[in-house]
Order: sequence, then structure tokens, then C-alpha cells
Amino acid sequence: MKLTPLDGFVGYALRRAQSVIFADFNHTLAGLNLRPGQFAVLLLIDQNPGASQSNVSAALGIQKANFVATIADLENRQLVRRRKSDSDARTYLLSLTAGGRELLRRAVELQSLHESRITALLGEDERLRLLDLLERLARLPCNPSK
Amino acid sequence: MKLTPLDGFVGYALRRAQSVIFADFNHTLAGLNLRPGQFAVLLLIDQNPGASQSNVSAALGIQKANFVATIADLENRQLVRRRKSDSDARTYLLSLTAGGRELLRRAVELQSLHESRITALLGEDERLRLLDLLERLARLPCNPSK
DNA sequence: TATTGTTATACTCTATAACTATA
DNA sequence: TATAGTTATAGAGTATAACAATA
Repeated sequence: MKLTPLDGFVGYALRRAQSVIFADFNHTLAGLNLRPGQFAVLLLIDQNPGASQSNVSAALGIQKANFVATIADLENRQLVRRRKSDSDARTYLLSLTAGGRELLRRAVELQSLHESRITALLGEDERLRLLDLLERLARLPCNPSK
Repeated sequence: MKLTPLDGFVGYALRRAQSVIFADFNHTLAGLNLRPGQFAVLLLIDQNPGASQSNVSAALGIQKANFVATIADLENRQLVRRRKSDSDARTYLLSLTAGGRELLRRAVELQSLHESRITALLGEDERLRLLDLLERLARLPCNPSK
């Protein structure tokens, strides 16, 4: 099957790469029952203790409505704790439990294996270059003039 | 909000970039009512006239079961034609209708505007380098040895 | 036996509107 | 009024199992 000109499009290449990389991530973290999004949530809470649900969901580009089930699951699994804020009764302050920190520690270890596999494939210089290119892509204006 | 070390992971950078690029693609093709997947299907049928549903869905990494609704929609919109094969009564041979070719022509035009926006952001050399890096990523072994 | 296309089903991710309780 | 969190809902995308017709 002829794939041209499809294989010359950045959007298509992104989709293929993302599919493979996410599969490898999920395979690597399979034992922890953590999908990419959940891993990102734990990481952000760990790095920003006391952040609210809105803070975290906005930082990850997740709608707050869709974040409710995610955070409820993590709380049910006793990985995340929610405390009522003293200064604002509307918000919950998020933090990791001891179990959450421990699971995150193991997840980070496995993630670094996953990332190493990418480095083995590209080389570290090229991996960093890829990160730079992807970050620049993400700065594409949202409502382009025409 | 602190995003490190999340922003140093290729998987996360891929997700952010893909989200922005797909949004721009959809915005650019909005008038044609064609999502990225449908565009890819039309392009592949155009480049491989007489291909079967299995051929096209396999080439795009789509399960044949999920391809049924996609192709039915394109057929209902009279963009794609399905003919029974003479040599194998199980398969349908896919081809574009005149309307399908015309819609694809306009879609390709708009897609090239979208791609130009990426080139404007990265420069053509960097865009080609990105394509190369993404293609190499997609060659990551599926079941890595640990 | 294996393959093509199909149906049915389920799960994830995402998007939106509307509600509540607070601010 | 505006915001934080919630509920409900709907649309995509994706995965699997099972089937009829055909090879």
C-alpha cells in the first residue's frame, strides 16, 4: 500500500508516533495500573503540593468536569488526599498519600526505563532536539489567520 | 504550576503537540466536515484504487471492525464507492467517486495550508527533521525486552 | 481452516451545559 | 457576578468476541 503523501504530514507522523510511544508506556507501567494521564496527575500533585483540582486540570489541559472521575479514582485507591481549604471553602487542596508517593516513585523508575528506550532509539541529542521541536509545535497559534 | 519533570518526557510532549496540531487541522478543514482519519482514508483510496477495506484499515492501523462505520459514512456521503470483487466475493474494492476526488482535492489544498503553518513555525529543514525523528519513534519495538 | 466484512459491546478520552456552594 | 467542583450526557476513538459468507 502506498502511503504517500500521508507519510509526509506532521499530523499523521505525530499520530503514529504517539500510538507507539503510549503503547510502550502502558506496557512498561502495566503492573502499576497507571495510565499516562494518571501518572501525569500524580507527578503534578507531587511537584505542586496544595494545588487545587482546577490548578492541576488546567495545567494538564483537562476539563475540570472530566477531572472529577480521575481524581475520585486516585482518591479511592488512596494515592491522593483531598483537604478542604481554610481560606476558600470551594476548593480542595490535593496532596499525595504515603502510598501515592511510593507508587509514584516506582512509576518514575519505570518511566525512565521507557524514556531510556527512546534514547536508545534516537540518541540523547536527538531526543532533546525532538523535545524542542514538539514544544515549538505546541506553540502553534490556536486560531490561525486563515 | 511546576511542570517538571513532565515536560522532559517525549510521551507528554507528543500528546501536547498532537492536541494542538489536530486542533489546527480540524479548524482548517472545518468547512469540509472531514476529520483527520477520514482524510487519511480518502487519500489512501485515491493512491491505491481497488484496495479492499482490510487493505486500507490495516495500512492505517485501524481495526477492520471499527472501519465499517467509517467507510459506511463516506459511502453514504457519496465520496467512496464499493464494488464487489470479481475474483473474491468476500471483498469490496474501494474507489473514490468524482465527488470524493473533488472533496479530496480541496482537502489537500487546505491541508497544505495547515502544513505551511507548521513550516512557518519550524522552518522546512526542521520540519523534515521532525518527520524523520517521529518515523524513527514509530519503529520502537512493540514488546520491549523489559 | 483462514479471511472479509459485519454486528454488538465496552472502555477511554473529550466536549458541553447546567447545577451547588461558595466567593 | 464569577469561580470550584459536580453531574449528566454525548461524541469520537479504540479493543475484543462472535458471526455469515467465502476462500
